Amino acid sequence: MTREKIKVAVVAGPTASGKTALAVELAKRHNGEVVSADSMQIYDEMQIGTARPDEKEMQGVPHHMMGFLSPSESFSVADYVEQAARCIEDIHARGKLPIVAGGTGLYIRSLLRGIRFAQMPEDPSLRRELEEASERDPIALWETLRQLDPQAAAAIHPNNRKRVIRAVEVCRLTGRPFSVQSQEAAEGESPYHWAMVCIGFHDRQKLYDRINLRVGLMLEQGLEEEARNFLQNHPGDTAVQAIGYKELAPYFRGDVTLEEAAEAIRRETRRYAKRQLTWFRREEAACWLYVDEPEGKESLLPRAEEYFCREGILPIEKEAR
RNA sequence: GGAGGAGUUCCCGAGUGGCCAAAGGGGGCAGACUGUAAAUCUGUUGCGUCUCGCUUCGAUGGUUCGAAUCCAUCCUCCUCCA
Repeated sequence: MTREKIKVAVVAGPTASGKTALAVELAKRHNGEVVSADSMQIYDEMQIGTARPDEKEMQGVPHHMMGFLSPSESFSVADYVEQAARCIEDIHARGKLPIVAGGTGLYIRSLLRGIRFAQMPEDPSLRRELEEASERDPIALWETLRQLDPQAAAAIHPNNRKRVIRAVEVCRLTGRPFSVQSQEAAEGESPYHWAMVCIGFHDRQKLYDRINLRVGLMLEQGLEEEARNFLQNHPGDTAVQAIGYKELAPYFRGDVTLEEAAEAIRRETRRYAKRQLTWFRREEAACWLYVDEPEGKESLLPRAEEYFCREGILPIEKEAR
């Protein structure tokens, strides 16, 4: 029963911080495979806009949880945790090191903490009904939640319609309070022995500069065409909320210039990075590696290795250096 | 050259004598986050020794107990007539 936990190295950080490169380097040197933790890179038709690494960037290192799903398919954290866990087990079984790398905080946390998402029956008609109710009177729906689950209502702002809907939905579907189930789901112990490295910047502007640069690169690589096709094929799908695509839509409609759309992409990406930073700052167990420290970018890999060794994720044999 | 109109806090933009450090939006910053999360939502945004004081609404001067709001001059921009 006290089987040894699977060791997992985690590389987190905001978008455009260099997670992919670091994860690949780690994988190459320590016999690892990468398990992506990115909610948008899972979709196959979105390569440029999600900065999904190509063959060259992957340098022969196997990557999982990437580009395997059609944007019209439904997907959620629950699916992610389930599938990513399988990947990790499989990698481990083959004697290799699983390296979780990505920027979707919710996915990483859920996976690492071993949150057990209960099987939830789908009920689209209930969902639609709740959405309509919320549309009509958001506060009233929140009051409904307060009746069903006061604790959940206290934790969810009435204006946060998405979450109110979800909480009410769960209460209705299961007949039990949402908050209780959430608690239960998180009670388990982590199934992994993991350590997280998080890429950061002392000077936020440095990150922003990289983001601005990267958006320009994406446009050069053909983001416009990719987005045009994508938006055409998947007008109503979830993935259209991805940054880089939704900002291009008004340009295709002729409402804004390309430059205006590009600026919107840059801005939204910066904002997203900021939210990621907020998320990861809360991750107390993380070891922050600052790219813009005197030691510089070059030392990212050795510093990460040192940390993972210290945490027992990597063997300590790397004395010779 | 002549006739009108406009200049407001990072930006746009309301405000036309006191209730105005100034609506609203944008942007910035900070935060939350357990089933669409690159989403969604919240707070904050002149300065300070911060339940009070100081500086701000193109500039200067004036009227008034009191001005972003009224008057004068100047500067800048826009529209129209020549």
